[in-house]
Order: sequence, then structure tokens, then C-alpha cells
Amino acid sequence: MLEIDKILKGDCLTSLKTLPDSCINLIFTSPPYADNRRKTYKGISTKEYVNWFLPISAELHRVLKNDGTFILNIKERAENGERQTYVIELILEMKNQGWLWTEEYIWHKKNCYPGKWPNRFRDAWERCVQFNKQKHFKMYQESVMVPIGNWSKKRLVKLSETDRKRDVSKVGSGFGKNVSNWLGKEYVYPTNVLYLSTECSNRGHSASFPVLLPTWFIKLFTLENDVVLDPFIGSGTTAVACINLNRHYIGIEAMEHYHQLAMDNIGKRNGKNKTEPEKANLWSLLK
Amino acid sequence: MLEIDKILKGDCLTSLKTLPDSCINLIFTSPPYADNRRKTYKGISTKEYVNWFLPISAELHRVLKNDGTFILNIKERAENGERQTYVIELILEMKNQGWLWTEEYIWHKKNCYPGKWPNRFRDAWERCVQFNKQKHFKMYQESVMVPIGNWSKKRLVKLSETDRKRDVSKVGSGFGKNVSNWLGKEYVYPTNVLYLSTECSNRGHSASFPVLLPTWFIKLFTLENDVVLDPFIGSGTTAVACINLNRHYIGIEAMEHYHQLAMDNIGKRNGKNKTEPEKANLWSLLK
DNA sequence: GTTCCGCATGAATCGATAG
DNA sequence: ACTATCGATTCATGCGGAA
Repeated sequence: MLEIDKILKGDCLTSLKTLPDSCINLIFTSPPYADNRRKTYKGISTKEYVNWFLPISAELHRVLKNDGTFILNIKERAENGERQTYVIELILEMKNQGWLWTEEYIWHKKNCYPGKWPNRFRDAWERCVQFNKQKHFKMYQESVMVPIGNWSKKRLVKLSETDRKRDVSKVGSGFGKNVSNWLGKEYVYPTNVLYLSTECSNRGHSASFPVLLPTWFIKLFTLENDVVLDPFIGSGTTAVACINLNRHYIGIEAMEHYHQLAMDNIGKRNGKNKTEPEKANLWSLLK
Repeated sequence: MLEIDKILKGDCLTSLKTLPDSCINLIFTSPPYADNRRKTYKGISTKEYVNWFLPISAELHRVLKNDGTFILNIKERAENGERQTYVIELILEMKNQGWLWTEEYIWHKKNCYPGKWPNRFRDAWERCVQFNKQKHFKMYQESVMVPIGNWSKKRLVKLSETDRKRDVSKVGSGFGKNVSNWLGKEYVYPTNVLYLSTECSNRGHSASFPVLLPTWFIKLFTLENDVVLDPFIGSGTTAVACINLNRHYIGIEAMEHYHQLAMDNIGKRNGKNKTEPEKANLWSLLK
């Protein structure tokens, strides 16, 4: 029996083992980064990181539906002048576990952390690594389409002869175009780069990502009433995104403080009218 | 004896072996991506890629100065529904060769390749992986500072070639709208994400990256009269960037066609008056 | 001189079909 | 079963000629 819309309090691996097989449509999570957030999470060292995560990713593989998706939001630390390798090692090891490394989305941070170092600039991006259990998975691309660029208003007014038929590129790239396909088009598909702001106004809580980040992936990979799992839910952002979008959530959180925080944020969200701005169209919020 | 400002024609590895030790300040290159450009370059398969590149990166390590930097512009192919792993495997193997993996910059492409697939969106980013020989290397951060402003805040390095020419020429005539807005504004350091357009309508000779990409790294990691190496120089874009910035270049190109193309582009560049707008560069102009 | 507008172009990938 | 080839799909940019 799958209990939904709950935040389980306890150790991640232990809690995962209580879930049935193949019950989750989407896993979205941002695990504690190695050696970061030492004050709140117990730090996992960069050397231990892969071995710490692999038993968890094995359980995630078990609970995910075959046509489901796992999005891992993560970024490697710079330590002693070098980017650490635990993320890319983890990708290779998870492939050995049977995961497919389908894609790597980039979260390009609109407003990243300030700071100055002699050997590097501010870090303005994080990985959102996509894993799947099989080649064919559910993806609802239309749900995240974006308004077409301004160029189309001028370009598509009048079509030439070549516009109307398929025009094959001469370079041999195999790419042809048929511009008349674009007539009447208002929305186009996005790319694999998300350009979002961080939410810096979270008082006292190290919320690691903005609600729009899980929102985008939840819209892309699930339908209403599907079940989304976040095994390191922290302050509950993923659950809030689920409530906004009428998806079910399951969260796991080990730390008492964060568990309480997540419950508070979910409670606040449930208290709000669903027609408020939070429920509004994703891309209008990105402007 | 180091011969500079030349494009060596021949096999990459063989040509590298003719160079002396520790003579290069910056290596910037974009090697043929696995199995891409099959019609022009002989394709290297995804499985062979790491073993093909490692002898080359060993030579690059030898010719680079101890305080120099190596920037590798690369992106892994999607094949059979999965991102291939040769890039991340290469990073791990190059660390075994003694390279430090210092940073990973992202080139966020303003106009990426079109297309539509059931399982992925268009790929709008590439890696610019930074390697060094030692923890302390030359970095001139001030040379790439960007003016803070209403719109420059949104996109950090948002300038296309025409933007640049237009702005530069307008400053000359005293009516530069954008540029005069920047004058007197504060300068900030950029981040590790570069937001640039590809140059796709370059009269028949398309380069795989815009000249602003090597330009940015050359300014960041070298001074005037330093030596920049591109062991896969293709159509010569890196050399053109060097000439614009008064740096010396060494290029290597195996294919007759591309070697000729590089020579043509360099010749064209040299034929231009150094005081023309193309010579000027935005950031130094604004200082 | 400036703006407008037509249009070629690009490190792509998947599924189907053929050998 | 495995590989090779081919067709379908797609968006924003910059150049150059026209208004």
C-alpha cells in the first residue's frame, strides 16, 4: 500500500526500503552536496560520496516505474583548486547499476552567489542529470513549450517559394527546413538549458533550488495525479511544486529541523487558494 | 627554436612532437567530436575516443608552461538514447596523466541547432573544460570584466559580432547608445557561463565556435605576445582571435581543406587594418 | 543613412527501412 | 541480431539587398 502526500521522517535508505517496487513516476532530488551544509546535514566527504550514494540509487531504481525518470540536481565542489570528480564517477557507476544516462540539463542561475577567488569565477550553473530505466519513457514536451521569439512575427508574414517546399541544406548536414510549418505557431520547444533565478529570500533555510526547477521537470515528465518522490526533500520545495501542479508527492527527510520546515511550507501552501499566482503558467514567471 | 604564427599541416600528434617543452601559455581547442562531421573529418568512434585523445593530451601537457592553461571545448554525443561517456571518462584519465581538472565553464548557445526528438530537447550547451598543470596558474580576471547594467545583468556576455561592431562604431561617432549607457557604470566579474551565439551564416566557412569563445579565454589566461596553441585549428578561428588580440598562435590541422581555409581566414584577417572596428575589442575599449 | 525583410545556415538525433 | 542509410523534424541569427 503506497502512502502518498507524506514526508517520511528518517534515514533515506531505510525509508526507501519501505516503498513498494515501481510505484514512482518521477524522482527529483538535490542530495546534500559533499562536505557542504556541514552545519545542517552531516557532511559526506568527497571521497565517500559515490559509495554513500550507490545503495540509495539502487533503491531509487527499484521504486521507479519502468517508464519513469530520475532527475538528479547536483554540482561538484571545488576543493583545493580542483573540481572534485564524484559526480562524474557517480554517473559511470550508476550506469553499471543499470541506469541509462539519458541527458544532462543545465540550470543556468540568473543570480548566482557572489564571491571572488583568484583562480575561478562565480559558479553560475548546476547539473540536472537525467537517468532512466529504459529507452522509452514518458515525456510531455508540449507542457513546457515557450513563446516563440520575436523574429517570427516578421519572418512569417510572407513566405517565398522555397519556404513552401522542403529546402535541403547543401552542406550535407541532412537538415532541411520547411518554414511554412511554422505558420501560426506561437510556442516552441525549449532547450536543455534552464535559465532560472535562485530564491534568495528563504529566511534562514538553505533551500538549494527554486520551486520553478522541480516545477519544470514535474510538468515535463508527469501528468496530474502522478507520484513524485524526493528522497532528500529538505525544506519541502519539491512537495510545494507538486501541490501547485496537482501531483502527489512522497518526501524523505532525516533531520528533524528540515522535516518540520517542510511540513510548515506544505501547510502554508495548502492554505493558499489554488488560483493564486503560484499556480500560474510557468513561463510567465520566468520573464 | 619555437616557430610562431604558423599553421602546421599534418597529423596532430606528430606535429605536437616537434614542439619544445613548456613553450605554450594557453591551449584552446575543440577537437573533432566523436563520430561527428563524418564527411569532413574521419570520425573517431565513441569507443575509441579516450584512447585516441590520451597520447595527444600527454603531449599537450609537455608543451604547456607550468603556469599555463588548457581549455577543451567538447560535448558528448547522444547515441541510441543515451549521452555517451567519453568526455567524463577522458577527464578522469587526464587526471591520471597529471592534469588538474580546475573548472568547467559552460558555453550556453544562444542559437542552437534545431530539431525535435521524442526523448530530448535541443542541445544548447557545450563544455569548456579547464585543465592545469599546477594549482597556481596565470589568470587575468580584470581583462574580461563586464559592465553591470539593466540588460547586461541578465545575460553576462551577450554580444554577437554585429552587436560588437555596431557598438564600437557608434562610440567612434559619439552616438553609441548601448555603450554610452555603460560608461561610468560599475564593472563586475563574469561567471563560469558564457552566453554566445554560434556564427552560422559565415559565407560558406562555418566555424564550430564563434570567435568570441577563444577571445574570452585568451584574454582571461594570456597577455599580449603570449603564445596560444590550437592543435585542431580547423578553419582558423583561434588564430584570428589571437591576431585580434596581439597574441601569437600555433595551429595544427591535418586536413588539406581546413588547412587552406585557415590560411585564407588568417590572410583576410591580416589584410584588414588593425584600427578597423573588427580589431577593436569591446572590453578593452570600455576600460 | 537607416530600417526592413528575405533567406541560407548550423558539432543533431531518432525511427524506419534496407542489406 | 546487427549495421548502414535515409527522411523527418526545428529555431534563431546575421548577411545583404530593398525600401
